[in-house]
Amino acid sequence: MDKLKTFLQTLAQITDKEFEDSKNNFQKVYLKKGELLLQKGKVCKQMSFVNRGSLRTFYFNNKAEEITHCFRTEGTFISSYKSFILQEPSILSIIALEDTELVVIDYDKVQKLYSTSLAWQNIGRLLTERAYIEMEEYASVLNNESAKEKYLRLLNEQGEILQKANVEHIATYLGVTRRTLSRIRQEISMQ
Amino acid sequence: MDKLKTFLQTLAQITDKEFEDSKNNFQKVYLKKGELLLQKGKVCKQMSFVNRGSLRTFYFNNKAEEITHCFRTEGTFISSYKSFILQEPSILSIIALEDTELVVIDYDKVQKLYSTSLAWQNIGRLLTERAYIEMEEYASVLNNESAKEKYLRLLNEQGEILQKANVEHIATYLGVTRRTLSRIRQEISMQ
DNA sequence: TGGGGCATAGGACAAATGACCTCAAATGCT
DNA sequence: AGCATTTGAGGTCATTTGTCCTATGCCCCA
Repeated sequence: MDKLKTFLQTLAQITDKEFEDSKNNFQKVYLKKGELLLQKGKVCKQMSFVNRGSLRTFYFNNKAEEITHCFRTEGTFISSYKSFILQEPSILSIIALEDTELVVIDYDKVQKLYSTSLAWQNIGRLLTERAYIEMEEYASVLNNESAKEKYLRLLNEQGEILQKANVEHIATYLGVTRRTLSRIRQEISMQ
Repeated sequence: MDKLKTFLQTLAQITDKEFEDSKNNFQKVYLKKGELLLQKGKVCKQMSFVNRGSLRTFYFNNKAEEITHCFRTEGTFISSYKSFILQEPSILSIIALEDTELVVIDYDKVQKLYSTSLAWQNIGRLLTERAYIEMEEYASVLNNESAKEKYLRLLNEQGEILQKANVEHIATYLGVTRRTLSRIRQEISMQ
């Protein structure tokens, strides 16, 4: 739980005591590579902090193609955010890219913390704000950058993902085809 | 203020009294067509509810091209969210597409409401959650849909904007060039 | 009312990307 | 180890989109 505590204390003013008092709301979950944390169609009832490992969220677009929505690594929160927020069936599935250790809290317990603690309400808002900013940046990248620029950005910002995810995952995350990604990689290797 | 009250009460549990008590934190602002609500480089110190009219946010990408980031119409909140959240200089500028009437609250007053009222803290989180979901959908559209599909979606979801914004605004919002937008419109008119 | 300035439509060609495919290498499974 | 299956690289051609440019219409104002 230490990583989580450090993460939260960097994010907001939460005392050791406040954290210890709410600690029993969290539980550890272990996933093997390829295991699903959430299956599409189910309501996302959990918010998870990645202690170790990495995950990928994906969905199927209206052409029934599997699209990678995001990658998550150590020290970040993951959930099917929209489903979690609205408590409606999830479009996204979440899968472990490797053996992964999570610290998980249930929706009901989050709501309980929100309603009883200003500190946790604050954390909830700050986490949402962060998620928003990240998504805004992602949209801006999708809107402005060429396939090559997007690839180089991913390499730079989440380079370790390139070792863990396959070409299909990366291509759909960047919004290009495998063929285009292959061309980009060739171009880069020739420089 | 009535529209704002209705909007907030649809969003969260806030009593008439709670609203009345915090009403003096809001002020009305009027913009003429073409006037800036926020200029890039300045910290966004306000969150605004659009009572009447419409606005456009834009930024300059790394090729110094002006890119439309979003359109806002009556009954929604607008701000340079990232700048507002982090209280750092804004990348975005906000401009009125037509004569516009806003109900505005300052950052400091928002923070005061957050720290003293669970109801407002709740509203803050819910608004952020909504903004997140909208941004996630925008990213998904940018990643998955063809130029034509994106145009038809805009037409369907914010059709009134097509009358108020010019071709350049719409094209950069959709992430295509004017030429492509022109082709799309031709295609549609021929069907 | 006539001309400057601006916005939009669209022609022509170039560049980027997608669709479809094959082959070789890597991986997993028994 | 040996076989089946998956994965990634890249060839080829089609399609989409971008770049650059011109023509036309519209608006505003002197």
